[in-house]
Amino acid sequence: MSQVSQARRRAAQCSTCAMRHLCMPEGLSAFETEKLEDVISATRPVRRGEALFRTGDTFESLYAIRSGSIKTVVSREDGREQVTGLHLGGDALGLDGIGEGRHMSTAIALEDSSVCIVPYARFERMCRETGSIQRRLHQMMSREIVRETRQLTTLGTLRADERVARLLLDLSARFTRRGYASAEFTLRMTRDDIGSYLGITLETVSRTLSRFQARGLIDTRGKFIRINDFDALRAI
Amino acid sequence: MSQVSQARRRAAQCSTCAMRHLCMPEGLSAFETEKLEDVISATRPVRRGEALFRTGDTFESLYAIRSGSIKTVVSREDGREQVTGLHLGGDALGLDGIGEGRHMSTAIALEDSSVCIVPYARFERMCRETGSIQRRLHQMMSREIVRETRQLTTLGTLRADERVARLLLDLSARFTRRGYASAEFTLRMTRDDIGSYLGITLETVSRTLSRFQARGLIDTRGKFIRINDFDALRAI
DNA sequence: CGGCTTCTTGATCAAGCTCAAGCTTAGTGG
DNA sequence: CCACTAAGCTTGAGCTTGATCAAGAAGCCG
Repeated sequence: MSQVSQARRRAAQCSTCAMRHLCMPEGLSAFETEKLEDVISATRPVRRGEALFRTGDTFESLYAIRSGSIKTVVSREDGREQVTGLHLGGDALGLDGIGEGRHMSTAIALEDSSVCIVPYARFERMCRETGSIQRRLHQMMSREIVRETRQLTTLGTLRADERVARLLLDLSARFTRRGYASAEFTLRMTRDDIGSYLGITLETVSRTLSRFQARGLIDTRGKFIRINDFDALRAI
Repeated sequence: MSQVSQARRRAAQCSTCAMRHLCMPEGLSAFETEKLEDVISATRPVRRGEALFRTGDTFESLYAIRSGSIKTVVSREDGREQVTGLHLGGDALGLDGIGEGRHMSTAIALEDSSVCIVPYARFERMCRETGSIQRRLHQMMSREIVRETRQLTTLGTLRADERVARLLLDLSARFTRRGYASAEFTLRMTRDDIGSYLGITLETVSRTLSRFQARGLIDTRGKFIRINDFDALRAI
C-alpha cells in the first residue's frame, strides 16, 4: 500500500477532528476533500499528562483533537503557570506557533488523547490552491481570537462565582455542540487547573462549586458535574 | 486619473500602516507590492471617541492604523465594559470579524486617527495568489493570538502593580519598535480605560502610578509618562 | 493496602474595591 | 482668549472578596 493511500486511510478515521469539520460544510468538491485528506498525514496518541508540544519547540504542524482533551499552559520565568486554553475533540491546536515559527505555549493532555497531525507547510500551500479551505483556516484563527477575547472579559470583569458559572455553561455548550449530553459531563481538569484557567485559586473553585451545589444549581461529585438549573447559573 | 491609480497613490501615503509592514520584509517582488497597494483601497479618518466599527457590524474590511491609536472594547449585556486591546500605528484591526462575518468587538479611537481600509474579500483572494502575503496574514493572526494569550496571563496571575508595570514596559517596547523614544510617551487612554484593560479599578491604577513615582521608578504627569528605572519595573 | 494526589472546609488576613471628596485638566462657548 | 463646566485624576477611609495557611477527608493507582 502506498504511503499516500495509507495517510488517506488514517485521515478517514479522523471522523471528529477539526480538519474534517474544517472541510465538511458548504461545498468542497470530492477532489478538494481528497486533497485535504492527503495533507492530514498521520495521527498521534498523547498520554494523560504528556506534552503534545512545548513552548519553544519548532513549529511544524497544526493539530486537531480526534479524541480526548488538552490544556494549553504558559509558564513564566518565576515558575508561575497559567492555563490559557481548554481544548476538546474537534478543536485545533498550535495556531500560536505560526507567527514566530516556534510554539508559544505548552499543550498537555488532560486524559489519554489522540490528535491529527497537519503539516503546516503543505497545509498552507493547499490553502492557496483551494479557497474554501483557506477560508476555513482564517475562520478558525479568527474564532480563536474571539475565544481568547471572551476569556479576557472573564478574567477582567467577573467575580469568582461568575467565572465558575461561565465555565460550566461554556463546557455544557461545547459538549452539546459535539453531541454529548448538555447537562452532565466530567471535568478532566483538576481544581488547580480550573482555578488557573479562571484566574482564581483552587480553594475558591472548590468552595464555589460547593456553594452551587448547596443552592441546588448543580450536582458535583469529584470531577463529575450535573447542571440542574441553567437559568440560575446564567443569572449569577 | 483612474480609480486604480488614485487608490495606489493613497496607499503609497500609507507609510506606517500594517499592510505596508505586512509586505515590506523578506522579498516581495515589485509586482507583488503593486498588487498589495491596489487592494488597500482607501484611508479613513477616525475622530477621537468615534467608532471605526461596532460589535455586530457586518465585517467587510480589515484596517491598519496609519496614525493614532485605537482601543477595542467588548460590552456585556449588563453594561459592564472591558477594554480588550490597545492598538498603535501599524497594528491591524478587525481580525475578530473574519470568523462570523460580523465584528465581535467595538473599536474606538483614543485620539484623532487614520486607518487604511483593506477590503477583505479582495485581500483574501490576493493571499491565494501570493504566498508571501498569505504568510504575512497568517503571522499577523497568530501573533494576535499570542498577544491575547499574554494578556490572559497578565489578568490571570499578576498583582495590580505587576500589571501596571507590564503595561508600561509593553508600551515602551512597542513605541521603541516604532522608532519613538522608549522611556517617554503619552498614554492616550484614561485611567479608567487602563484599569479596564488590566482588570483593576481606575483608583488602583492611579495609586499604583503614584507609588511608582514616589519610588522614583517613573515620572508621571497626567497622561505623560517617563520611565526612569526599567530594571526595577521588570523586577516588580 | 498504603502512599500519593486531589479535594474540601475552616480561620485569618490583605489586596484591591467602593464610596466620597477635593483637585486638575481639557474642551466649549461667549 | 478667558471663564466655565465637565471630564478625568488623586487620595483617603472603610469594607469585601478572595488569597493564604492549615488540616483532614476522599479518591486513585501501583
